[in-house]
Amino acid sequence: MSRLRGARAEVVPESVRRAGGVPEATVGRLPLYLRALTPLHDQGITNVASEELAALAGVRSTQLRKDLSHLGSYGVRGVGYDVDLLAAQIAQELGLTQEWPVVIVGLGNLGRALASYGGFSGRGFRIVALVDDDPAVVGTQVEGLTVTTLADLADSGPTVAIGVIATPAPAAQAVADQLVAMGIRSILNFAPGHLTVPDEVGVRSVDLATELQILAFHEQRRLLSVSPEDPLRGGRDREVAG
Amino acid sequence: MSRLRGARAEVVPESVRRAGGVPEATVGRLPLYLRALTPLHDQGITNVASEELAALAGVRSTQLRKDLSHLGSYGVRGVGYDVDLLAAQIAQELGLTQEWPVVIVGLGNLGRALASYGGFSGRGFRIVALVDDDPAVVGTQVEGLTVTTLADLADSGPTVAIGVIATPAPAAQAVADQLVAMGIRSILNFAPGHLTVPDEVGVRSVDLATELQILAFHEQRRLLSVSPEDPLRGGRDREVAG
DNA sequence: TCGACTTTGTGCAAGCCTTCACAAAGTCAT
DNA sequence: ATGACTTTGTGAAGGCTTGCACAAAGTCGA
Ligand SMILES: NC(=O)c1ccc[n+]([C@@H]2O[C@H](COP(=O)([O-])OP(=O)(O)OC[C@H]3O[C@@H](n4cnc5c(N)ncnc54)[C@H](O)[C@@H]3O)[C@@H](O)[C@H]2O)c1
Ligand SMILES: NC(=O)c1ccc[n+]([C@@H]2O[C@H](COP(=O)([O-])OP(=O)(O)OC[C@H]3O[C@@H](n4cnc5c(N)ncnc54)[C@H](O)[C@@H]3O)[C@@H](O)[C@H]2O)c1
Repeated sequence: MSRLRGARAEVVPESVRRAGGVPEATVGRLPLYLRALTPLHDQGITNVASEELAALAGVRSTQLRKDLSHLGSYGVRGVGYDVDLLAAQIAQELGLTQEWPVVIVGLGNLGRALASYGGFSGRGFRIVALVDDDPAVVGTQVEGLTVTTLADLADSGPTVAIGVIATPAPAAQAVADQLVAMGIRSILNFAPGHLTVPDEVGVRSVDLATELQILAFHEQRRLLSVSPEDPLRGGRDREVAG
Repeated sequence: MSRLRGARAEVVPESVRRAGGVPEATVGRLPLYLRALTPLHDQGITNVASEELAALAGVRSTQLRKDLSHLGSYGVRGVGYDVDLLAAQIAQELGLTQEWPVVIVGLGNLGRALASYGGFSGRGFRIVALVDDDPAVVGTQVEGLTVTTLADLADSGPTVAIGVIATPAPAAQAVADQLVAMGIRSILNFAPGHLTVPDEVGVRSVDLATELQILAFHEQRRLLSVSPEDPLRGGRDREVAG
């Protein structure tokens, strides 16, 4: 019902430049909706209203509807959305109709946790290779996979679409360069620091310290406006007003 | 599940936006600048221009200058920014002049990796407590700390400012409720799913699957070879951000 | 001291994103 | 079949964020 967006000679000047007509902000929320739909499906619930789904996803219902409107009209007025249909539509939009092969580079504390994490399969991803450069680790078995080197992966390993970097920060850029060189164009980086990659490569970085520091900023703001003298006071002896 | 609640929960409550005159978008980038400044300091570099620092942080120089202008004028025209002074100013803005005590709840694969992660100290945070509810884990020593229960922490543990949730998803909401009940108002959640908390509590969620799915979206777009009239919005080396 | 050069800080404009308000389109009881 | 009710889909408004252009303010060499 709104697929003609690009054809309409209306005012819509540059907004058509969005990938597939879906705003980036919306793309970032589609996974949340999909995540909220799964338990509904598992409970056998077949229909859900935007108000309820929005609450489950942690957004406002108007935003949910606006987001979904970019995918097309899959809701029924007066009723809501078919859970399975909507999940399928979002999955298709996100490209989850296939399983994306993933490689984890760096099998230290974090890399091993990621490797043993069950949240990949069933969500559109499968770990097909594990890489490290420590001779003591290469060749060992982890979660049913034999750890290899990046060179081996490039040379004789399985095709990989997404690379996850879990090496120390100083090695991250070099690893990214090698992943790009072997054709990988999507990278999820857990090492702190900015990765420089060609334009056509997508990078998302998750930095624990960054997240904590953002929390700290708000925590400080909150505390400064209440008890400027003793910031860390107010543990167990204070009831949080609400 | 207590998904019916008076208080709404936002990742960053709308009411907190632009706290202290600093836009939320800027707050999210300050940690990146701080992260980029650290290696400069370690190399003994005392001065840096916005152009250079922006490149290290992965943003545009105009954006960097605009962001810093919200903190005040700490640069010198024609010269640049004093590395140490700027780092100190950002650290102060983020509330990192003190060490924030952190508790990790859930000592499975991820929780243990986090506990053994050295990136906390020196960045403004210190792990002061480890919590699990598995009797086989409670009482054991991990990284020099004795694992306790949430009840023990609330009852006789150290004061904690920030809670990190690394439990399975089904337990996350209950854990969050208990953390909030004991006065914690900043939560970093690694379990997939939305947490409902009172308005005055700050929550940031990191979901591996969400990150991968956003990457998958762009990967698919790339492979579908771009819509006819949409010549790949390339441009700069941007992180696929949301 | 002066002039050329460099780089910061910022008003302004444009673009995105979110929220509002409401017509459209369906269900349901009678 | 009808009217009351529910809920979606969307134009428009408002707010936030980004990027541009340029004045301001400093350094440096002569
Ligand atoms: N541990 C955590 O909880 C945690 C949390 C957030 C971020 N991080 C970040 O994730 C990264 C990994 O953390 P960690 O605690 O697992 O570190 P770690 O030192 O335990 O493991 C790093 C692994 O990477 C391997 N490695 C090093 N250079 C490599 C290279 N060039 N190619 C392939 N493998 C290489 C090492 O052999 C090692 O096995 C770090 O950048 C860290 O800052 C870790
Ligand atoms: N492992 C990963 O790499 C990874 C990556 C991303 C996200 N996650 C998420 O992080 C969470 C933890 O993952 P994991 O692999 O470490 O799981 P895990 O099962 O290995 O560990 C979970 C731990 O939490 C403890 N726990 C359960 N309920 C608890 C409660 N009510 N109070 C205190 N402790 C409790 C369990 O005893 C266990 O030790 C999950 O939600 C997972 O989806 C994990």
